[in-house]
Amino acid sequence: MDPVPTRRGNAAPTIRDVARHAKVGVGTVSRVLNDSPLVSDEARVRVRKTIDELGYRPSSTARRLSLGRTQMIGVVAPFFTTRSVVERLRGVVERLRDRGEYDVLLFDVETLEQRADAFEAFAARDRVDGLLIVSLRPSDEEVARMQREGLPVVLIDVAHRALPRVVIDDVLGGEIATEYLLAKGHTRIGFVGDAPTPFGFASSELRCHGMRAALRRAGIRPVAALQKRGAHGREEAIELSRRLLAMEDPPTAIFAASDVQAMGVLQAAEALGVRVPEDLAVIGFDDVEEAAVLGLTTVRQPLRETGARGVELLLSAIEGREVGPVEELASLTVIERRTA
Amino acid sequence: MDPVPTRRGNAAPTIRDVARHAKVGVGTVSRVLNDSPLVSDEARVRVRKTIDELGYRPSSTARRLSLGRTQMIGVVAPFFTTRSVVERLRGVVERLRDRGEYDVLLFDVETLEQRADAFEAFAARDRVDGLLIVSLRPSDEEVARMQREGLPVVLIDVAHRALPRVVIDDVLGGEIATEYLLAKGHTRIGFVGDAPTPFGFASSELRCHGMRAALRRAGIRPVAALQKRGAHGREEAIELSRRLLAMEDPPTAIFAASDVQAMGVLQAAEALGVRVPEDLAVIGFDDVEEAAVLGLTTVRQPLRETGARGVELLLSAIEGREVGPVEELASLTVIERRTA
DNA sequence: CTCTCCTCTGGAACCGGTTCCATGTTTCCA
DNA sequence: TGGAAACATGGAACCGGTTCCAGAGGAGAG
Repeated sequence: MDPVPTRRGNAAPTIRDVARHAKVGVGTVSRVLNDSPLVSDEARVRVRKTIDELGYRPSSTARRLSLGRTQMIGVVAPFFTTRSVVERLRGVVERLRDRGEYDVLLFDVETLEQRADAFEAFAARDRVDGLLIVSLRPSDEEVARMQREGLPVVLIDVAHRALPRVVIDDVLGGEIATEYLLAKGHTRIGFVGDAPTPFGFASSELRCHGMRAALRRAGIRPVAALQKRGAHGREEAIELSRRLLAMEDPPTAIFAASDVQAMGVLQAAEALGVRVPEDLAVIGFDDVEEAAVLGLTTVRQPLRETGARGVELLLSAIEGREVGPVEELASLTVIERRTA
Repeated sequence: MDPVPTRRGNAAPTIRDVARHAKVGVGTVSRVLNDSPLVSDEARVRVRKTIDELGYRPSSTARRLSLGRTQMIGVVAPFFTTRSVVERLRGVVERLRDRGEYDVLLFDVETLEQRADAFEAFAARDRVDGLLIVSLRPSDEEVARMQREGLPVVLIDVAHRALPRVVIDDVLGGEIATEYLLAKGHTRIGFVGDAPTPFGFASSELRCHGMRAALRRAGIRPVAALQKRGAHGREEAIELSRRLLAMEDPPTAIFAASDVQAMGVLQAAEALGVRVPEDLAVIGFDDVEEAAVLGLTTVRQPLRETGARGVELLLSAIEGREVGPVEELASLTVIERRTA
């Protein structure tokens, strides 16, 4: 018989197989795997050799169970509803890769039901070491539960007073856009934004609020009829814009709550033969990549950076450094291009 | 003393804690958790109640270790280099959500080094139950290794003879685009595509090959000088287009290997005052969402569907249904808009 | 009344790592 | 030469599930 009993069948080798073949204890193999200095060179070499020979790969699941950490962070977001979310995700992924160590578990949320599922699933204590929530506001109850379970959570593009978050001042953003248009001499300014959704995205409404504030400050009374809201998306924005442009006394400028919607405005203008910027000035929000192609004037928010910053806050929390429910504000600037 | 010893400290309750409190064995608790019929109603109720009282959540890591499955699939892709990848990912995520059960572990690859890391990481037997590789060609060695480790793999938008894959016929795509332009009367047709990269993306070159074939078939000799290649991206495409348009005898039509590059062509044309489509016809490839906004004529490939289909093949492979190294071809059609 | 058969149950063994403890071996100094 | 300190090592116990096996109890058949 073989003095070193071979593994039965062709199951993947385990740390014990390695130990047996290398004639050392499992502890030594584990120490070699983890680069512990407490191993003689001789043993280290023998173990390494055996690992290669057997084609051994440690089981990350077993490691996770033993360590009590998953080395994964969850990202919950409505990925495909908004272009800007993809850009934020990019910041998240890049920063996380720089740090090494953590993998990204993706949870896309497009419906209310999925939303509940996602939070439910992640609340499960040990699936991820931390959670990044983008553009979705968790309920007080959900927050309480995550805190009870000791799950570190950071929000991006959405606020909750009990959680650390990276956001922008949407009201200010609306003001900035409006002031830009006012400075260009416009006084009749339309708005195309999101209708309220059960998700409670609030950005669009806050931006509109900022617009109204800026108008009032300039002595102009906001006109409700000039403010149109619909589902988020280019197609819907086209329709809303058509209605604005078909008015008896149409606006000379439109502030769109997002670049995607601004694209809809541009498309509607083109379809109706309205020249931009001569007959209609258009300003968007976000500065996604296509904005440059289209020459869209827009309010830039640093999407990628907010993703990256969210990761940093989350890793701090995971690694035990205290992170209170701080709010970080990202900066906003108007990028002037050809549409306004 | 308490007849039922309480857990020490405030560690999360385990299945044994539940068993103790409910005065049943761990086996019964496990059976309740997994909806086994082999449990009396009385025991089931008692266990459920205890679970609620203790706020017990099963550890998915422990479950994974015990089951030998991770219930996760890995997706390796160069996410942010190409708009089309995001759209494919969308198909992947949506289909996977329909099926429930599996989570998505994301691996973004933007550099060669990351590429090696990603395959290395995933080759680790137990991290994921299956792997979806998008737009990245694994080497023979990498493929051999994954097969040795028994990891199911499906490719999307890239081919390898040993693996199941969902692709398009890029040569045919090039032919279709070219024939469309030929039918419009163009004979001097330029090309803007990707320079060869160490990743070995081959689509662009194959599409160019299709173009040349179509030209020859129409009795036109392809002109190398009209075929420009550069890094993938809008900016680079602008530069390439500038050079094409600055030629003594510029092309009257340009076929861009992707919509992103077609956008660059449009931008260059606008900058140089070249009218589209009067002076220059432009056709792209992919039909990403922005193509509609820009009115870009393009060759549509069903991006989302290929992602979804890839998931189906992968799940079949994971669940043990034999999936040979089949090749599935997605359909291609020209979407006529305003640029050609 | 006994013998099956079926339902339900408890708990040990297992999945594959990490860690800690007890023990052995060297080294070095008094 | 004795003994402490430092290093190296093997292996049991542990992480928290699942599963299998043996056995208890009850119902039904002969």
